[in-house]
Amino acid sequence: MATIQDVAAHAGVSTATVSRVMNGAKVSEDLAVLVRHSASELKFVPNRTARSLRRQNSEVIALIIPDIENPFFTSLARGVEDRAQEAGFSVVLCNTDEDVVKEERYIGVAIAENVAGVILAAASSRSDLSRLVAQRRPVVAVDRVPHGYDVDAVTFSDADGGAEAATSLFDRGYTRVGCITGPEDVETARLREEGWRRVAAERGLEGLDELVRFADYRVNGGAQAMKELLDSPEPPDAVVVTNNLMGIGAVQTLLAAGLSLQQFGVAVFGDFPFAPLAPTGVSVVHLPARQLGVTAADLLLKRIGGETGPGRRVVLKNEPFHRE
Amino acid sequence: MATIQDVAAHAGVSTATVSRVMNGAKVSEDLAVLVRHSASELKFVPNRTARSLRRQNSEVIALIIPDIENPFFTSLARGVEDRAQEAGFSVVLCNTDEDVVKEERYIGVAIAENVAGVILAAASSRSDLSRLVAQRRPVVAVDRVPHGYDVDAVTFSDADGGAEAATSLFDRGYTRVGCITGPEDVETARLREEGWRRVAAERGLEGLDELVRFADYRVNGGAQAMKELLDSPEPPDAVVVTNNLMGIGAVQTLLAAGLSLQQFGVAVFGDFPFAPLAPTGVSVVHLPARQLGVTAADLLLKRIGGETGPGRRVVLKNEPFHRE
DNA sequence: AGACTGGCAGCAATCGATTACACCTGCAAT
DNA sequence: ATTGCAGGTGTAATCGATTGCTGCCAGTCT
Repeated sequence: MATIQDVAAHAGVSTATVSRVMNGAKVSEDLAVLVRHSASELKFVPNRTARSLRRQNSEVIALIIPDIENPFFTSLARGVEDRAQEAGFSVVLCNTDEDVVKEERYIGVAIAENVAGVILAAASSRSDLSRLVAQRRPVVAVDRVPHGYDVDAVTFSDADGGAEAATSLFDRGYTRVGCITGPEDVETARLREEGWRRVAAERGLEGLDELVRFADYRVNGGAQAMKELLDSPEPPDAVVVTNNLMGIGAVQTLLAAGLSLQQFGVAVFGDFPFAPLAPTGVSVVHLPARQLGVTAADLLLKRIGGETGPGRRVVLKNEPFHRE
Repeated sequence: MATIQDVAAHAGVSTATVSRVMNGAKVSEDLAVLVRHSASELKFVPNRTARSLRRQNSEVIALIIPDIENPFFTSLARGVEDRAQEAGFSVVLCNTDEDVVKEERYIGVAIAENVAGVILAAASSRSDLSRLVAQRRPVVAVDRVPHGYDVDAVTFSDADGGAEAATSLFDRGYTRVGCITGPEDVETARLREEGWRRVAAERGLEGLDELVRFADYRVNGGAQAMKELLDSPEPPDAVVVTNNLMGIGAVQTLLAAGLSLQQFGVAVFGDFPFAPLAPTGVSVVHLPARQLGVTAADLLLKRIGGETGPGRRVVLKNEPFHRE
């Protein structure tokens, strides 16, 4: 592999000059031409490791997400990637599997690799950002925001979404609306449930705790929770499900139990993946995941560009609608 | 950020000793204890950039895939990641968007970043691996293998799969079986179509070219191709679709046209994502994507470990079945 | 003519960890 | 007592690119 030394020797100049040519600093045009010629002659590719060591940064953004198999997060990733790409950054995707330990490890890797910044969809509201913050490394929290840190964040209006989802079900005539939500220590799960709870209470529903199930944001968890609700003494006649995968599980259970989506109402957060094949008759709180990624990348790039100041929080509105 | 110098000073030893402790070389136990204590005291994390520069390698594997929003590739990624994780490697995911230019760029990044190895699902059979090969950097091709390079490869038995898919449709009683396949320069697309073509010819079908459509391996492409086939002078009564996303598009078009999956037979490569909601009555050639990833990672890790020799080719069998 | 300025190029330090080599100590063999 | 050896530690070179500082030269000003 050709190094900057080789190029310098080949062109008969110093390494400093080569470096300046490669980085657009002031160099007389004739030398620049000479250097560029030598560089392409030798197929010179600057070694990023060396550059990163010297400059104490890199052109890589780490994107840490809890579940790479959830289309919500892959859309998010696309958004981040597209924006980062435009700005000349590469994106490293890390999958934590909703596991705080893996997350911790990936944060360590990000630091040790000197990434330019981190976009994190936290595995838990107690995720530990202290090392990143202590390093003053740009961080943007997305979707879920760990407590106690002053970092930029982009989220949805989760509580409102939960309320709207519940409202849409009541308005469609269901009277006993339950809720299947995610792990108790995940912020989106808590907030969305809170929204549902508020509306359910307003509508005079009692014994709300009997109507809630906490699951794991995955298909099987949703299916299981739905089973439990159906088998409970006073089962609901409709349910708010706080993420897409659990929604699939819940619908699966319902259909398997011989219920139609008219008999039993379902409102779900996040689009069903591959909508063309999705069942009809489900209320969907549309979450613009890609937009979330784009926004987060914008924020992060600004910070990387040197912007300072306290953490900003952007809340994206989610739009509920009823799919026919 | 604490460096090895800080730790050395704090422990009253040389940096060499600290390095040796961190890397398990020979150091007396008492000094080792001292060093470990200082290291944790100062929260020392070895800088991977510096290590990588010095050692001329890193603990990162690059996984380059054409479409991060295709569940097939995210499963693959999971397989790679799980295995890499076990071996202490991190996985960097790069999305080429089926674009040879983006792919080229990511290969450049991989080289410049000194990754330990690359797993590549090529955007095209003409993808350029020469830089990787010239560097003697470990490479494993998955799913799709660019022509003309002697590298390890893991693929499916695509032609056989195509034949089996076609056979299953004929055996179910359909007589005019068409094919919707991917871009002409993608190997899997060509081979699967070839398998279909062989069987279709055996069954006495003529004018096969009228029954084939080349699309882009995406949902809309599949839908469009299906429309074209339905509108053709002599439309087929069944179709082999060579990837999962196009399968969704095709089914969508069929249902929209008022056809049932009994009237019009469909066989598809790769599982419908989120099977619980998938339509029934489709023949599926099951592709063990995760297994593909695990196998590729194994091969790559062996190469990284120093194994030499000519490229090996592993062909995973795919199992067709009919979903009821 | 002499002083000064600005533009450009090169030298060498630097980033942080690894490691070849030198060196030291203590102990055993001669 | 001297030599040899082994195990452990330190010194300093090294990886490749970036960049602060210095120096040179030509052109301008007085």
